[in-house]
Amino acid sequence: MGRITIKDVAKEAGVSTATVSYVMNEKKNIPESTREQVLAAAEKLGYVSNYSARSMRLNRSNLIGVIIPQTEPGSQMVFENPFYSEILSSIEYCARQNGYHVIVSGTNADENYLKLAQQRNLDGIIIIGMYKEQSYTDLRNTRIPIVLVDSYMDDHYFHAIRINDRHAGYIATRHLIENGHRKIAFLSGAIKDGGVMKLRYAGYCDALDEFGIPRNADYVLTESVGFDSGRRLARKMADELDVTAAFCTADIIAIGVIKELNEQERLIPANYSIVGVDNLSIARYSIPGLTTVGQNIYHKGEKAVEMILNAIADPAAGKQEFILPITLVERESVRKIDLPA
Amino acid sequence: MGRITIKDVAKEAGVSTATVSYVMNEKKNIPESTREQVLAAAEKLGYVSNYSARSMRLNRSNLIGVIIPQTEPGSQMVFENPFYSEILSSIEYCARQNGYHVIVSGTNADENYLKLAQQRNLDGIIIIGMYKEQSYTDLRNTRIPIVLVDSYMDDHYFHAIRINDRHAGYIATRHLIENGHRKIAFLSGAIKDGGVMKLRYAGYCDALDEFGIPRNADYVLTESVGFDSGRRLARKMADELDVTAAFCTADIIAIGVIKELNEQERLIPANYSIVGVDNLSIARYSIPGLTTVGQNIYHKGEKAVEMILNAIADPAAGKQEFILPITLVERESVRKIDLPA
DNA sequence: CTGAAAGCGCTTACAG
DNA sequence: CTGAAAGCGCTTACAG
Repeated sequence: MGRITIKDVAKEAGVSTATVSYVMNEKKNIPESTREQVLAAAEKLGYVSNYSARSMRLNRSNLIGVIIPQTEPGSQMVFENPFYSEILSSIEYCARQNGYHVIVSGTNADENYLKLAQQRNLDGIIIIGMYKEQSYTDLRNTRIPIVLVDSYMDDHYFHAIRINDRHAGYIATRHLIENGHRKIAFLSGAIKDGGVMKLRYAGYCDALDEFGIPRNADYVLTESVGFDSGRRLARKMADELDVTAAFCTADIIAIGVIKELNEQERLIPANYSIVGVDNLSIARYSIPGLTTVGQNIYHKGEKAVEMILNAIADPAAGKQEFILPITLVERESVRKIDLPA
Repeated sequence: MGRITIKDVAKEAGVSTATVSYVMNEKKNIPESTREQVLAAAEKLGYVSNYSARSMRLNRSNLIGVIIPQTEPGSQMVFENPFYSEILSSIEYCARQNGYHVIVSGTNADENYLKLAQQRNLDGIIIIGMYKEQSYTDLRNTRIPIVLVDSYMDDHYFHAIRINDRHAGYIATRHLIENGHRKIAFLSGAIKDGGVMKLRYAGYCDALDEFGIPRNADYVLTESVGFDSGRRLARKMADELDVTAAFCTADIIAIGVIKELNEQERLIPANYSIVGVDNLSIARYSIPGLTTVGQNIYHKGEKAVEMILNAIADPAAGKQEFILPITLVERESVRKIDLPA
């Protein structure tokens, strides 16, 4: 049988391939009668356009690349943090609604990805998370529009969408303080310059300062972002620290913390109050339900797609930046305690 | 600047484009000296091959489509069950290791997908879950190799990978029985002909029968597969049934059940023992840890890729089928109770 | 309004 | 061993 091409349709409709192409792309003023003939022929033959050919001709692939950090290189753990699958789901859906398809990749945004981007002639790239500096400069050189999600790469070339991470740290910590807590641990992934965690830490400090609570360096514990890190962090907190609450900078950490404390028969929120960030589904599944600083992940993905589409449509337009609103989602992991006299 | 093509490399190396192509594809006996010249030129210019052109010429895209069921049409809830993100992660990784890229789609496997498959000239498709009959016949007509994951579509054309679902139901239920339970609820997604749930139900019956425990139709409660379904199922079970244990046919249901029971202050495993199926990450996160029938999801994705690659390499070869081993993963959600006298 | 033709970047059968 | 050339399926400037 072989593929049905524009040529077959042209023959069937008794017109030239040019006319078929015009009809398919709704170009020019093709009279209704011709139009209908072509459409009927296409329908009859089951014609579907070949994107490879189209892509080659137009130098545009209708393909968006999405990069998700690979926790452990060479491992399958791409989606250990459910945040990634939630946002990917939303990106895929919104892209499809706009006639784009999505190529996901768990690669680091390294030389390899550069290759993929060029091989596939990607129209745009959405990068989730932070990578090494070098990756960005390489990618920038491709001139492909790029939207950064949750990154503080400070380069005018990249469009960016994120939350106000400092504020997230602030409202989480303030919530704990308002519930009477004074000794609050900060459990986090690594605090890196220009990283999200550093800002959440700044917000944590803001809240402490505002209420005149002295900072205590011992209360700041860092690891990577993950469930098992959360468990280790909790162990350390329980063993070494004299705190009544913990602000965890990611829900997945908080979930690990809750699990570990539970195994040590320390109750949440009776013994420790916990607040997370992200409002993942697991925050709702958790027992007790996890109080967390919520962002609308669906909206985040949607907005990322909108931005990349804008950038593709008008590459010369300026940098787009969007700060997603956040709100505290109260569940059951925080207890009100008596204020110390 | 524009794209660097094979032409540019040819000029730089002082050879024809044919020679460049031969070198790139490791064809023919190109003498080492020529080979090095070409490679040096390609390196110098930063040449990357254009897959659109390649694809058109070879009628092969190096693209694998992955279809994941969309829970609610038109919604973002593609990945509500973390099973999907876990297997996708593994598929993407293995495909990439073999020089393929992955286009994910949350579409139903419908006419729309047919279009995508043809537009993109997909080399193979991996379909996860069950869809309406019609979808399969359409897709089969494309002659694109297809691997079905967790489907009992009984058609010689499709390759298939799954677990022994009946056995899964059996070992989960037997585990409960061996721990002294006699009144065991069956909490599940819809039981459909040819569906996974029907077989898990058969396995549940097998275990009951083997131990001479009468079946009780009232103990069989069905809903869809999801967290909130799990909650509703648990409510119904607690209100209407006199059971000591529940076999949940998916971890995500079990997690909902545990959450709901906990809110009703019924303890797991003190009041109810629970077993799930899948061994998702959340089974480990859960409090108490969820005892479940585990499958190696990473391995499942890896095998699916291996099968699709075989099928692409040799489309004439026969149907491949693979049954993934399963094991009971014991955690803390099952209590041993005294056998009734 | 419509068609012939060039060209996007590749690969490969063929000729030398 | 190497190159000229055809052709994969499209789109579009150009001519009529």
